[in-house]
Amino acid sequence: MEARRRDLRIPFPEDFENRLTGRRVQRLWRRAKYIMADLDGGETLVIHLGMSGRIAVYTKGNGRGLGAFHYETAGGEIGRGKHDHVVFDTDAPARIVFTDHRRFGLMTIVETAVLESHKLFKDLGAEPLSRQFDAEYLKGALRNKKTPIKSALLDQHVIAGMGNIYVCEALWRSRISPKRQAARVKAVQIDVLAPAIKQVLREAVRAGGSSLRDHRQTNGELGYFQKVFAAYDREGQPCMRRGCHGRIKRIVQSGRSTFYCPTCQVY
DNA sequence: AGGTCAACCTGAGCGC
DNA sequence: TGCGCTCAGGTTGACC
Repeated sequence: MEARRRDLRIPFPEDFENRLTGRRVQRLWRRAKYIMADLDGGETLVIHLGMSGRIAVYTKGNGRGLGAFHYETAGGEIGRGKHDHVVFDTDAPARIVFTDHRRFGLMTIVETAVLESHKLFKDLGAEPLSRQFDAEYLKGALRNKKTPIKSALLDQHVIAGMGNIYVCEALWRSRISPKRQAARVKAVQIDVLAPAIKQVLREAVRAGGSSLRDHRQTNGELGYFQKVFAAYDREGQPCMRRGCHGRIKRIVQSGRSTFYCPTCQVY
Protein backbone atom coordinates (compact mmCIF):
# COMPACT_ATOMS: atom_id res chain seq x y z
CA MET A 1 0.00 0.00 0.00
CA GLU A 2 1.01 3.57 -0.44
CA ALA A 3 0.08 6.71 1.50
CA ARG A 4 0.47 9.51 -1.01
CA ARG A 5 -0.69 12.26 1.28
CA ARG A 6 -0.52 11.84 5.04
CA ASP A 7 -2.19 14.97 6.41
CA LEU A 8 -5.80 13.94 6.61
CA ARG A 9 -7.81 14.82 9.71
CA ILE A 10 -5.47 12.71 11.83
CA PRO A 11 -1.99 12.73 10.28
CA PHE A 12 -0.61 9.27 9.50
CA PRO A 13 2.13 7.99 11.80
CA GLU A 14 5.61 7.21 10.41
CA ASP A 15 5.01 3.48 10.44
CA PHE A 16 1.54 3.64 8.84
CA GLU A 17 2.54 1.81 5.65
CA ASN A 18 4.58 -0.78 7.53
CA ARG A 19 1.69 -1.65 9.78
CA LEU A 20 -0.64 -2.18 6.83
CA THR A 21 1.56 -3.79 4.22
CA GLY A 22 1.09 -7.55 3.96
CA ARG A 23 -1.80 -7.61 6.41
CA ARG A 24 -4.96 -9.54 5.80
CA VAL A 25 -8.44 -8.13 6.42
CA GLN A 26 -10.30 -10.56 8.63
CA ARG A 27 -13.53 -8.66 9.07
CA LEU A 28 -15.05 -5.56 7.53
CA TRP A 29 -17.68 -3.83 9.60
CA ARG A 30 -19.08 -0.44 10.56
CA ARG A 31 -19.70 1.59 13.70
CA ALA A 32 -21.46 4.95 13.36
CA LYS A 33 -19.93 6.52 10.23
CA TYR A 34 -16.65 4.68 10.63
CA ILE A 35 -15.61 1.78 8.42
CA MET A 36 -13.64 -0.83 10.33
CA ALA A 37 -11.21 -3.33 8.83
CA ASP A 38 -9.97 -5.80 11.46
CA LEU A 39 -6.52 -7.00 10.44
CA ASP A 40 -4.60 -10.09 11.41
CA GLY A 41 -2.21 -9.15 14.18
CA GLY A 42 -4.85 -7.54 16.39
CA GLU A 43 -5.12 -4.09 14.86
CA THR A 44 -8.04 -2.38 13.15
CA LEU A 45 -7.84 0.08 10.29
CA VAL A 46 -10.43 2.79 11.01
CA ILE A 47 -11.73 4.81 8.08
CA HIS A 48 -14.03 7.83 7.96
CA LEU A 49 -15.05 9.35 4.65
CA GLY A 50 -15.86 12.79 6.03
CA MET A 51 -18.09 14.72 3.66
CA SER A 52 -16.35 14.10 0.38
CA GLY A 53 -14.33 10.93 0.88
CA ARG A 54 -14.69 7.95 -1.40
CA ILE A 55 -13.38 4.42 -1.57
CA ALA A 56 -13.36 2.81 -4.98
CA VAL A 57 -12.45 -0.76 -5.81
CA TYR A 58 -10.85 -1.45 -9.17
CA THR A 59 -10.48 -5.02 -10.30
CA LYS A 60 -7.39 -6.01 -12.16
CA GLY A 61 -7.21 -8.70 -14.80
CA ASN A 62 -9.36 -11.61 -13.71
CA GLY A 63 -10.74 -9.98 -10.56
CA ARG A 64 -14.13 -11.58 -10.09
CA GLY A 65 -17.25 -11.01 -8.13
CA LEU A 66 -16.33 -7.63 -6.73
CA GLY A 67 -18.87 -5.69 -8.73
CA ALA A 68 -16.09 -3.22 -9.30
CA PHE A 69 -15.03 -1.26 -12.31
CA HIS A 70 -12.06 -2.45 -14.20
CA TYR A 71 -8.61 -1.16 -13.52
CA GLU A 72 -7.71 -1.20 -17.19
CA THR A 73 -10.83 0.51 -18.45
CA ALA A 74 -11.34 3.21 -15.83
CA GLY A 75 -9.14 5.61 -17.78
CA GLY A 76 -5.77 7.03 -16.86
CA GLU A 77 -3.69 5.48 -14.12
CA ILE A 78 -5.79 4.51 -11.16
CA GLY A 79 -4.82 5.96 -7.81
CA ARG A 80 -2.62 8.78 -9.07
CA GLY A 81 -5.16 11.57 -8.97
CA LYS A 82 -4.53 14.79 -7.10
CA HIS A 83 -6.78 13.70 -4.23
CA ASP A 84 -6.06 9.99 -4.22
CA HIS A 85 -4.49 9.83 -0.78
CA VAL A 86 -4.15 6.12 -0.03
CA VAL A 87 -3.80 3.23 -2.47
CA PHE A 88 -3.99 -0.46 -1.57
CA ASP A 89 -3.01 -3.21 -3.99
CA THR A 90 -4.48 -6.52 -2.89
CA ASP A 91 -4.04 -10.15 -3.84
CA ALA A 92 -7.61 -10.22 -5.21
CA PRO A 93 -6.18 -8.78 -7.49
CA ALA A 94 -7.63 -5.33 -7.04
CA ARG A 95 -6.61 -1.79 -6.33
CA ILE A 96 -8.52 0.06 -3.62
CA VAL A 97 -8.26 3.84 -3.65
CA PHE A 98 -9.20 6.30 -0.91
CA THR A 99 -9.94 9.71 -2.42
CA ASP A 100 -10.92 12.81 -0.47
CA HIS A 101 -10.53 16.24 -1.99
CA ARG A 102 -11.55 18.07 1.19
CA ARG A 103 -9.47 15.92 3.52
CA PHE A 104 -12.20 15.86 6.19
CA GLY A 105 -11.90 12.09 6.20
CA LEU A 106 -9.49 10.04 8.26
CA MET A 107 -7.67 6.75 8.48
CA THR A 108 -6.07 5.55 11.64
CA ILE A 109 -4.98 2.27 13.19
CA VAL A 110 -6.27 1.19 16.60
CA GLU A 111 -5.61 -1.94 18.64
CA THR A 112 -8.74 -4.04 18.09
CA ALA A 113 -9.07 -5.06 21.73
CA VAL A 114 -9.38 -1.46 22.93
CA LEU A 115 -11.53 -0.09 20.10
CA GLU A 116 -14.56 0.34 22.32
CA SER A 117 -12.70 2.55 24.74
CA HIS A 118 -10.99 4.62 22.05
CA LYS A 119 -11.96 8.28 22.21
CA LEU A 120 -13.55 8.16 18.77
CA PHE A 121 -15.98 5.45 19.88
CA LYS A 122 -16.45 5.40 23.63
CA ASP A 123 -19.22 7.99 23.80
CA LEU A 124 -21.13 7.09 20.65
CA GLY A 125 -24.87 6.60 20.85
CA ALA A 126 -26.75 3.48 19.80
CA GLU A 127 -26.76 2.11 16.27
CA PRO A 128 -30.13 3.11 14.82
CA LEU A 129 -30.54 -0.21 13.02
CA SER A 130 -29.79 -2.26 16.11
CA ARG A 131 -32.40 -3.81 18.39
CA GLN A 132 -31.07 -1.65 21.18
CA PHE A 133 -32.35 1.39 19.36
CA ASP A 134 -36.06 1.92 19.79
CA ALA A 135 -38.46 4.61 20.97
CA GLU A 136 -37.63 3.97 24.61
CA TYR A 137 -33.92 4.38 23.99
CA LEU A 138 -34.54 7.59 22.07
CA LYS A 139 -36.76 9.03 24.78
CA GLY A 140 -33.98 8.47 27.29
CA ALA A 141 -31.32 9.94 25.03
CA LEU A 142 -33.36 13.09 24.34
CA ARG A 143 -34.40 13.67 27.93
CA ASN A 144 -33.06 16.99 29.21
CA LYS A 145 -31.71 17.95 25.78
CA LYS A 146 -32.43 21.60 25.21
CA THR A 147 -31.04 21.72 21.72
CA PRO A 148 -33.51 21.49 18.80
CA ILE A 149 -34.48 17.94 17.84
CA LYS A 150 -32.72 18.39 14.48
CA SER A 151 -29.40 19.14 16.16
CA ALA A 152 -29.88 16.38 18.73
CA LEU A 153 -30.35 13.73 16.05
CA LEU A 154 -27.16 14.86 14.33
CA ASP A 155 -25.28 14.46 17.61
CA GLN A 156 -23.42 11.15 17.31
CA HIS A 157 -23.53 10.72 21.09
CA VAL A 158 -27.33 10.60 20.98
CA ILE A 159 -27.63 8.29 17.97
CA ALA A 160 -24.70 7.13 15.88
CA GLY A 161 -24.63 7.39 12.12
CA MET A 162 -27.35 9.87 11.20
CA GLY A 163 -26.29 12.56 8.74
CA ASN A 164 -27.96 15.78 7.72
CA ILE A 165 -29.98 14.30 4.87
CA TYR A 166 -31.44 11.39 6.82
CA VAL A 167 -32.28 13.50 9.85
CA CYS A 168 -34.28 15.88 7.64
CA GLU A 169 -36.09 12.99 5.98
CA ALA A 170 -36.89 11.19 9.25
CA LEU A 171 -38.32 14.37 10.78
CA TRP A 172 -40.43 15.03 7.70
CA ARG A 173 -41.83 11.50 7.82
CA SER A 174 -42.63 11.93 11.52
CA ARG A 175 -44.20 15.37 11.05
CA ILE A 176 -41.94 16.73 13.78
CA SER A 177 -40.73 20.31 13.57
CA PRO A 178 -36.92 20.42 13.42
CA LYS A 179 -37.09 23.47 15.67
CA ARG A 180 -38.83 21.69 18.56
CA GLN A 181 -36.63 21.44 21.62
CA ALA A 182 -35.53 17.79 21.83
CA ALA A 183 -36.78 17.19 25.36
CA ARG A 184 -40.18 18.61 24.40
CA VAL A 185 -40.93 16.22 21.56
CA LYS A 186 -43.93 14.26 22.80
CA ALA A 187 -43.57 10.57 23.60
CA VAL A 188 -46.13 9.61 20.95
CA GLN A 189 -44.08 11.47 18.34
CA ILE A 190 -40.94 9.66 19.37
CA ASP A 191 -42.89 6.43 18.94
CA VAL A 192 -43.28 7.50 15.30
CA LEU A 193 -39.79 8.94 14.92
CA ALA A 194 -37.76 5.91 16.04
CA PRO A 195 -39.18 3.55 13.39
CA ALA A 196 -39.04 6.34 10.79
CA ILE A 197 -35.30 6.64 11.38
CA LYS A 198 -34.82 2.92 10.81
CA GLN A 199 -36.98 3.02 7.72
CA VAL A 200 -35.17 5.98 6.15
CA LEU A 201 -31.78 4.40 6.71
CA ARG A 202 -32.84 1.01 5.37
CA GLU A 203 -34.29 2.57 2.24
CA ALA A 204 -31.21 4.73 1.70
CA VAL A 205 -28.86 1.78 2.06
CA ARG A 206 -30.97 -0.22 -0.37
CA ALA A 207 -30.82 2.67 -2.87
CA GLY A 208 -27.02 2.90 -2.57
CA GLY A 209 -27.00 6.20 -0.69
CA SER A 210 -27.56 9.75 -1.90
CA SER A 211 -25.51 11.21 -4.75
CA LEU A 212 -25.89 14.96 -4.36
CA ARG A 213 -22.57 15.88 -5.87
CA ASP A 214 -19.89 13.28 -5.85
CA HIS A 215 -21.04 10.40 -3.69
CA ARG A 216 -20.29 7.07 -5.36
CA GLN A 217 -20.65 3.45 -4.35
CA THR A 218 -17.42 1.43 -4.29
CA ASN A 219 -18.15 0.20 -7.80
CA GLY A 220 -18.38 3.75 -9.07
CA GLU A 221 -22.14 3.82 -9.42
CA LEU A 222 -24.31 6.63 -8.15
CA GLY A 223 -26.65 6.25 -5.19
CA TYR A 224 -30.30 6.80 -5.91
CA PHE A 225 -31.89 7.78 -2.63
CA GLN A 226 -31.87 11.48 -3.60
CA LYS A 227 -34.58 10.65 -6.11
CA VAL A 228 -36.99 10.04 -3.28
CA PHE A 229 -36.09 12.91 -0.96
CA ALA A 230 -39.27 14.40 0.44
CA ALA A 231 -37.58 17.36 2.14
CA TYR A 232 -33.83 17.51 1.68
CA ASP A 233 -32.63 19.88 -1.07
CA ARG A 234 -36.22 20.69 -2.10
CA GLU A 235 -36.40 24.31 -0.95
CA GLY A 236 -39.43 26.10 -2.42
CA GLN A 237 -40.93 22.91 -3.85
CA PRO A 238 -44.34 21.60 -2.83
CA CYS A 239 -44.56 19.31 0.18
CA MET A 240 -45.15 15.76 -0.97
CA ARG A 241 -47.45 14.77 1.86
CA ARG A 242 -50.99 13.92 0.76
CA GLY A 243 -53.34 16.76 1.51
CA CYS A 244 -50.56 19.17 2.54
CA HIS A 245 -50.21 22.24 0.36
CA GLY A 246 -47.13 23.62 2.07
CA ARG A 247 -43.75 24.32 0.52
CA ILE A 248 -40.40 23.06 1.73
CA LYS A 249 -38.42 25.68 3.58
CA ARG A 250 -34.68 25.87 4.22
CA ILE A 251 -33.36 27.18 7.52
CA VAL A 252 -29.95 26.96 9.19
CA GLN A 253 -29.53 25.20 12.53
CA SER A 254 -26.15 24.80 14.20
CA GLY A 255 -24.62 25.89 10.94
CA ARG A 256 -26.28 23.13 8.94
CA SER A 257 -29.09 23.36 6.40
CA THR A 258 -32.43 22.02 7.53
CA PHE A 259 -35.20 21.36 5.02
CA TYR A 260 -38.73 20.89 6.31
CA CYS A 261 -42.36 21.68 5.68
CA PRO A 262 -43.59 24.35 8.10
CA THR A 263 -47.19 23.48 7.23
CA CYS A 264 -47.26 19.83 8.27
CA GLN A 265 -44.20 19.39 10.50
CA VAL A 266 -45.91 20.86 13.49
CA TYR A 267 -45.32 18.41 16.35
C1' DA B 1 -22.32 21.03 31.79
C1' DG B 2 -24.47 21.76 27.79
C1' DG B 3 -25.08 24.31 23.61
C1' DT B 4 -23.38 27.06 19.63
C1' DC B 5 -20.23 28.23 16.14
C1' DA B 6 -16.03 28.78 13.56
C1' DA B 7 -12.54 26.14 11.57
C1' DC B 8 -10.62 22.46 8.91
C1' DC B 9 -10.02 22.14 2.92
C1' DT B 10 -11.22 22.08 -1.86
C1' DG B 11 -14.34 22.27 -5.65
C1' DA B 12 -18.70 23.38 -7.87
C1' DG B 13 -22.04 26.51 -9.15
C1' DC B 14 -23.86 30.97 -9.58
C1' DG B 15 -24.24 36.01 -10.67
C1' DC B 16 -21.89 39.63 -12.72
C1' DT C 1 -13.21 33.59 -19.17
C1' DG C 2 -12.71 34.94 -14.77
C1' DC C 3 -13.60 36.85 -10.32
C1' DG C 4 -15.84 36.68 -5.96
C1' DC C 5 -19.14 34.77 -3.32
C1' DT C 6 -21.82 30.85 -1.22
C1' DC C 7 -22.48 26.29 -0.26
C1' DA C 8 -21.45 21.25 0.58
C1' DG C 9 -22.87 14.50 2.77
C1' DG C 10 -18.88 15.83 9.17
C1' DT C 11 -16.36 16.49 13.39
C1' DT C 12 -13.67 18.99 16.74
C1' DG C 13 -12.44 22.28 20.02
C1' DA C 14 -12.84 26.82 21.79
C1' DC C 15 -15.95 29.73 23.80
C1' DC C 16 -20.31 31.40 26.12
